[in-house]
Amino acid sequence: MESVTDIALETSVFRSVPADRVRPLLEKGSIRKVRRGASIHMQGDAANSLCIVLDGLVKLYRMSPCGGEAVIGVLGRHESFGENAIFPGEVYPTSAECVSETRLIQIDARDLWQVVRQDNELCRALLSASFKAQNALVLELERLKSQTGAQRIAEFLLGLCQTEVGGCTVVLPYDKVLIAARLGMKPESLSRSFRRLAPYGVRVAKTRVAIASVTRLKEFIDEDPSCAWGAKVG
Amino acid sequence: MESVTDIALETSVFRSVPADRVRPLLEKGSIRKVRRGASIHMQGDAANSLCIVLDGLVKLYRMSPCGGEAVIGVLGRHESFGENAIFPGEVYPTSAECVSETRLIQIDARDLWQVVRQDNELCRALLSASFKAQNALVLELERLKSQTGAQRIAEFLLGLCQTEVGGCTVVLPYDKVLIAARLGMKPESLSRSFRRLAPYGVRVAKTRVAIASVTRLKEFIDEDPSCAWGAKVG
DNA sequence: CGGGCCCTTGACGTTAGTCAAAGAGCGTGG
DNA sequence: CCACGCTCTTTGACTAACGTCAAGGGCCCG
Repeated sequence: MESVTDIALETSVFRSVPADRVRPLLEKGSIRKVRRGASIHMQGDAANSLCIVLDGLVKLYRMSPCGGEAVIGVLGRHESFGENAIFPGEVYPTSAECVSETRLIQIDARDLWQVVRQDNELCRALLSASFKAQNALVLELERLKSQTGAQRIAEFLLGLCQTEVGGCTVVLPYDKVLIAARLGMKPESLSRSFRRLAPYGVRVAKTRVAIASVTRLKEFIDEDPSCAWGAKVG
Repeated sequence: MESVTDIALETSVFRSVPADRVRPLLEKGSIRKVRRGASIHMQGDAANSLCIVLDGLVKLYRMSPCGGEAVIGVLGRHESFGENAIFPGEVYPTSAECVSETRLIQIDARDLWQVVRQDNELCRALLSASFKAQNALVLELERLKSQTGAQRIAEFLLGLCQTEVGGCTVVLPYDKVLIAARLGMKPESLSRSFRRLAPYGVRVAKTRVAIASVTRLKEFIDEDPSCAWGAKVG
């Protein structure tokens, strides 16, 4: 059985740091169980702890003034959020809510701050993790700007595949309403976009998705949307 | 006359660090003039220097395999990019190109790495700057997901305003092709979306934009797009 | 003066959101 | 065990937003 600290040590924030230096921090952290649908913190709240997901799923999102919610990310085991809490006086940039029964470890910002001020290696690890998160956001932005909904779904599916070639079957990690929001669309559009992937060998049955050929799906992603219908004709 | 190092010290990466510790780094950096349209580096290149913009404008963008370009940001004086170069073996996440005659200071990654390893305060400053950049990306993502083109333009215009209330006139900082790309749309759509702002007191004449009332524009931004036409009717 | 780019406009097609309806699956309480 | 209400999901019809293609005017620069 994997211990709580073992899970937390695998987080991208801590992975590169010698375990002995991180363990005391983790042992001071508090473990929290949160039920599905419950809120962890709201955007704009004073940031007082860094959270690591031990089990379950956490949705990060922002509310627009008119009520729409924009999902920024969905995190699972080994992933962390609220890193900016280490700096005194910061606020959380997003709201966080549990999507399924979740176990977290919360590390008090002041504890972390004390250690980071002294431990250059830990500070660099945080920096490196931050760059990685930034790159992920840049990717997301690129996709949102230059791909159609169907192409973003295809990317999402490929991200779930283990294989590089051939076919595979994946299980959707959360419900379609959330997948739609994550990919920046409405559930109705998601449903229709899934249908468009059918000619490219994608079959959806409830929560299972069968992909006939990973390479074919990759080709679909790289198609210029404006050429797409031309390809179908040819 | 402001010196080169004075400008560079104002960058968000360095602002919070005592100048004496940063100055040696800056003095080792090389100053480079780049003409309009020239490329600084490409996405995927080995990252070997952090760049600070002294004058001019730099466009950060990514190319999709099918040839479309997604603009990630446009940087001006006091702004920096390529921060992830400090870690050995990294590659640039975006391409960078000059949008106007530009002066840069390039800091060699190895120099920076040497200093960062020893100087915890500088490392924390980088971390803080990285969080800020991340927040900007999150904002961008939120807007792209939940606002219409016209609303994003309105946000962009408000960002150029100095005033909080009343009216003002702003000058567009770069051409409309680039503004369109930055906001995730085509020039034609930008042109039409500008027109939609007319009822809200926005008049465009070449590169000048007159805003009758900043507060009115803010109200427009907060409107639910789906209620927008209802508001016009009522 | 000619060529190229920027910008706008019109006509048209595609993509995605809205509204409404209905079926499937699931847990609760009777 | 079944009925009920709930949420998730899909579908259809319609509308709005945006991209595409084409054309034309203005401007700068050689």
